[in-house]
Amino acid sequence: MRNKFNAIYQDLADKINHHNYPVDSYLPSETQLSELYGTSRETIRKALSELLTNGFIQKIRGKGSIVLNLQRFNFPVSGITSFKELNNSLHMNSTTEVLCLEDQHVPLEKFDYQSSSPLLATYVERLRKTNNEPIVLDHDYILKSVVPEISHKVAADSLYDYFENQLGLTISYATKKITVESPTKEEAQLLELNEHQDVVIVRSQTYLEDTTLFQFTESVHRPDKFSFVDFARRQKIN
Amino acid sequence: MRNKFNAIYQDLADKINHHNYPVDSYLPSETQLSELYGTSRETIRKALSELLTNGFIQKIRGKGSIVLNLQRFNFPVSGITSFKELNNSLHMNSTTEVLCLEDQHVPLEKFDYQSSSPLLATYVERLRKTNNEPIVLDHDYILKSVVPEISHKVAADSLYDYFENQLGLTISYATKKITVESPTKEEAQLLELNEHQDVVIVRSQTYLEDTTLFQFTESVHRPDKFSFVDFARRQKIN
DNA sequence: TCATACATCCTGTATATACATGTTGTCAAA
DNA sequence: TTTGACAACATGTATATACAGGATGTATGA
Repeated sequence: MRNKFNAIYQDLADKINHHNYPVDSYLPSETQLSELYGTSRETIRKALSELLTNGFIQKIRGKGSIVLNLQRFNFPVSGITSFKELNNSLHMNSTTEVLCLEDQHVPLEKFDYQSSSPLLATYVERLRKTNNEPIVLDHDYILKSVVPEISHKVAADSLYDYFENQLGLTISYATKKITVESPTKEEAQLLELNEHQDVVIVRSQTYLEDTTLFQFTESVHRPDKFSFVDFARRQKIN
Repeated sequence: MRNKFNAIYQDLADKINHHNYPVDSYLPSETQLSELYGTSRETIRKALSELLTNGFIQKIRGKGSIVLNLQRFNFPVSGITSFKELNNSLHMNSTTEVLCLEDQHVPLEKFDYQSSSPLLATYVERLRKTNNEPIVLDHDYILKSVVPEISHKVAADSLYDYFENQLGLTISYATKKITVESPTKEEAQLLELNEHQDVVIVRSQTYLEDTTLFQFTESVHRPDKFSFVDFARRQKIN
């Protein structure tokens, strides 16, 4: 928000989402936009470049930037987004139940992670429901070396809000891996699954701005409630 | 490849993959790189910006660009990449078996796609195996309005190679949706699954450079062979 | 009538410059 | 020994300019 081109990106993205710029229509040209926002064409181009990579528009040389019809209304495993943010932004009726909050070592083998020494972490187990149906069971391991203490209140509310707005940590990127596996008995029971029904597991490692690893997460999804929407651009392999 | 910054991106990406620039080390500074490649700093910055969004590096203000340890060795549902390209790049022992090749209308309801008129397409059904194990069953619908004819030879080899190198089409972007569902009897049999075992279904729509929709694909994955690896950067929701 | 040529839009690429701001090490003063 | 000021160097942001090249409509000429 502090940058010009970021502000312009947000403004354009909002206007596209609110259909001020309708699907299949062209945005104003880069020079027109630069006059509209009172800035240079390069700044506009940085904003448009963001819109391009995020699937809002397609640029066509010699013609202009056309608004795409992206239906991104599902659970975005793609980005790094907290459950609370999603809940607010989609106006869903969701709850979070904290099942466990204690110190544990990170089960490194589950995450295919190599480490010479054991990693001490705060373990948080949370069950997420929308409309009283269990959707996701989250196992979070937050490294004590970065965040020494987590209260029950914070775990019940939003970890990300606590990290970013209270502690001033800047979450930067994450690697994720999605697989389909058999649930444990506890998981099957909590998610109210039939026997022999598989679950979708999303395991992720989250890093800060300075490349410090600080969180491991294992999200266990009900298979019938799991949906993952992605936007991808063509990239050749050599 | 034709662009300077793209060539520089490729060169740096290759050097990172071959550990010429080791993980956790810093790349040369932007000014050093601009001298190395005999270009301006802005051009270098475009290349580095690509590396950043693709998870090769993390830029740290005041310090430099650090090489990340990305393990991207799994099936990238993330990008748009053909099975043959993957097979070649990972040196896997894979085969493709064409089960069906005929004209059909696209089953629009499966793809949640609205259209006033039915879409005529070439339907290709292919079974992909690696090491003689069935991995994926692909149902492709290629619109006749864009590609009138597809030979059996092309279907057995590589559709993407045919589209891009023979027909001169430029594939640009795609939307994908991943869900877990029950297989049809035919799918269960072809993928050699036990009964009551779910499959992972990736449904995608692929578009050309000029935003023309030209392909629907439904990939049915064996759940135990399915793995999806992703890299994501933090982006706040408003 | 039809095709060619041109002007005029558009985006794509490349370079140069300036200043802002974060990181680090040095060196002198307290 | 510690602190603080500062220089050197890193990336981040913003602007300006130039030319290349695709898309499109118009005017000219055969």
